[in-house]
Order: sequence, then C-alpha cells, then structure tokens
Amino acid sequence: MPEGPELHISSLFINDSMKDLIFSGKILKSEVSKNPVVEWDVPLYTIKAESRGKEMKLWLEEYSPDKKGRQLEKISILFRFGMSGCFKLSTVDDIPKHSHLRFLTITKDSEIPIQVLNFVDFRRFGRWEKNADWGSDRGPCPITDYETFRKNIVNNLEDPAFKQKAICEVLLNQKFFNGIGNYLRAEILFRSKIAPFDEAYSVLCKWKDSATYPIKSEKVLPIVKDPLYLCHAVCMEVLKLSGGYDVENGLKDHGAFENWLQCYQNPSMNNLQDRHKRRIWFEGEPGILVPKGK
DNA sequence: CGTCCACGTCTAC
DNA sequence: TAGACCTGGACGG
Repeated sequence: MPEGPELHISSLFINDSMKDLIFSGKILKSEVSKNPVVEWDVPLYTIKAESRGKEMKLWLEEYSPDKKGRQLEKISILFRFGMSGCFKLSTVDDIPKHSHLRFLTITKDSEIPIQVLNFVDFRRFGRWEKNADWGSDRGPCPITDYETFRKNIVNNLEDPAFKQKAICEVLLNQKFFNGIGNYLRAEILFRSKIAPFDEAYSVLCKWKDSATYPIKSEKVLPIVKDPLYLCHAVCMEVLKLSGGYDVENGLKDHGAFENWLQCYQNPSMNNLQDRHKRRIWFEGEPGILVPKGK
C-alpha cells in the first residue's frame, strides 16, 4: 500500500492501535527476508510511528512502570514499503502470509490473546534499517511538512532535475517529491490540466510565486490547479478516504479508493510509458517532451 | 498452461 | 538505461 498517503495512514494506524499495547521480547524476522535481523530484547517496550514521504519510522522505547533512574533503551527502525509493504495487527494463530517482521505484545491476563504487529510485504521490495535517518536523497513530506516541501522545489528550480525533463517524470523524483508515486502523479496532473510531458521547469515557474495555500472564498469552492498545492491536497483527500491503494487494515469500504480515482487506470483516459517504463495516465495531449520512437 | 501487469527502488554495465 | 528483485491477479489459448 505504498505512496505517501498510505505510509501516513500506516503511522496513524500504529499510533492509534498500539497506544495501549505493551510489547515484549525479540523482534522476529522471517527466514526468507534479506533485511537485517533487528537486535532488541528488552522486557517491555512501546511502539510509536512517524511518516515522511515514502518512508516510515517505528520508535521502540523500553517501558518501565517504576523507572529506577536507569537509562531506558530506545531504537528506531526506518521502513520503505516497496510495492506491497504494509502493517497488520494479528493474533499469534493468525500471522498473515508474507509477514516478515513481527513484534509481540505481552498479555496481562490470559483473557486477552497476544497481539502481533506484522510488517507484511508479499513482493519483498520493502526495506528496513535499524537507527537510520530519513533518506538523504529524499525531500520533505508534502503531507506533514507542505510549506518546506514547496520551498524545496521553488528555491531549486534552476536544478538540472527540472530542465528539459517531463513533469510526469520529475513528479516521481523523491529528492523533490517524496511520497508522490504513480497514481498520485496522474491525479495531480489531471486536476492541474498539465500535459504529462510538458517541461517541468517551465510548468513549475508559472506557479512558483502563487500563494502557498489558495485563497478560500466563503462561497466558491476554489478549483485549485496549482500542482504544488495539489501534491498536498490530493494526498489529504486520500487520507480522508482512510484506506488508500489496497486498503486491508483500513477496513473501510474497499471501493472508496477506486471510486475516488479520476484518471489513474481509467480506461477512458490516455496512457503512455515514460522514459523509465512507467505508465502515465492522462487526459488530452501528451505534451512536447513525449518519448519518441516506439 | 502461458504472458503481461502492478502503489518502487537499487546496482551493475 | 536496462535488468534485478518478487508474488499473484487478470486474461488468453
């Protein structure tokens, strides 16, 4: 489930459902995963989460009801979700297929079964790392840090990343658009009415001086076309659906996301492969920098 | 049965 | 700028 909104939904899900849970013991890794074993073996600990673009951190903090001055252990685990990563809560008897990292709760009374927080990832493109900082080649988050996200782009428009590059390809550059993925770029460009293969530099120059947030008139719902604002606003819409692409743990109506999509995978839209062989869905003309040849 | 396609990086030539 | 890394669903013969 993995573009910025899904990562953010995962962190909300964890912070909400783990807030009263106490975990214990070693972190279990599947045999098949090539990711590192995470050394951690304290009697009791709690879990919190944080997301930034397409990365998520878990914070594990030793829990001690009677803190006797001793320094409590604390580690973080940085996750990238690849194409299919997600977190699921289960019981011990109900571990999901393709669960690759597991955190077990204690149980105070035998009435409540042990709960398991699972990192589930059937394609195994997801990665994790202990105590790693946010990816140095990734920009600020359009969901949680929109103004910084925007500044990082408008203050760097002279960067070669934008010149003579198709806007649809630049939208996948995580150095500037951390969290934007294949469905988001289609939805953002569709609402902006920007041709996907128009030049990123000239497109974004037109919007660099517009207001960070669009002016809201009291009566008229503004039809926002600013692509940078839409990077934030479109993500926020997905958060409201609370499910996102390939829901599972969102447990809301499964059709809500598909129903929300206006452009991506819509058979009445056009589509083409970009230079990196990824399919871009769009309405109307492809734009000047469309890859030629077949 | 087979081929193609999918929400994303990685690293090797 | 290719592949490589993976599983599984959709669809064709």
